[in-house]
Amino acid sequence: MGRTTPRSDLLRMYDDLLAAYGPQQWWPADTPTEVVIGAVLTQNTAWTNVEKAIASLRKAGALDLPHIAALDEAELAALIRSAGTFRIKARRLQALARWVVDEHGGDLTRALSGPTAEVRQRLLQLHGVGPETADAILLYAGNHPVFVVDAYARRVLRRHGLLTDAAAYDVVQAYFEQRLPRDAQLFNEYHALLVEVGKRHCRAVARCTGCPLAHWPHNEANT
DNA sequence: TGCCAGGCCGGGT
DNA sequence: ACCCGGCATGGC
Repeated sequence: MGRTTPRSDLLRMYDDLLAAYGPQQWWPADTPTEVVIGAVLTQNTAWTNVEKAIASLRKAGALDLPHIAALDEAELAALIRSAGTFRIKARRLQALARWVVDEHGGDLTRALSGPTAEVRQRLLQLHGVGPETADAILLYAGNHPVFVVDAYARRVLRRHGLLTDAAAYDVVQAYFEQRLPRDAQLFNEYHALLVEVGKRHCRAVARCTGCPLAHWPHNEANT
């Protein structure tokens, strides 16, 4: 009686990260269109390479979905070359762009509107859109409250023993979503903070000195 | 200089 | 239902 509910481990971890790094204001893109393009381009790719590709698209005046849908596939591939796996990504970008253009008149906001589960299912049907890409689009372009699971989220949780071995995407996502309030802004910041701490401290060569999670239980075996 | 990065697909067991 | 090779540039 009268006692407050203790914050979950995940919320306390969030507090630690936020205190250390402050609000991240993610996704690093100016518009929803750039979010969806970046979400595809960053698949298994360093963001620095994605930035170059987006700059290339902008310079060519092709940084919008109708242009991408209409471009010759080889031309598009050339524009996004610096993102790596560019032939594959050209095809994937066009699948996404043509969905928005053909089924929603080029209106991305409209394409992403509706019940979260339904939009997610539709995104997952598109060639080149898997769970992480779909969720990044839903959260960062559509403001849907879904938790984005990426390599960093996995690494951080595994390293601190909150997650045992390699769990499936949906399992990790459920882990977050069942322990956090369903709040798009929180999911947004949390994912960004996990990327930040992951980049700084949980890469292949772990640098734990100065890590804001240093006082959390540590699993040396898992990096 | 090799290894790796904010995955996903397609084919094989 | 998993497992694996392929995709490819730029940075460390």
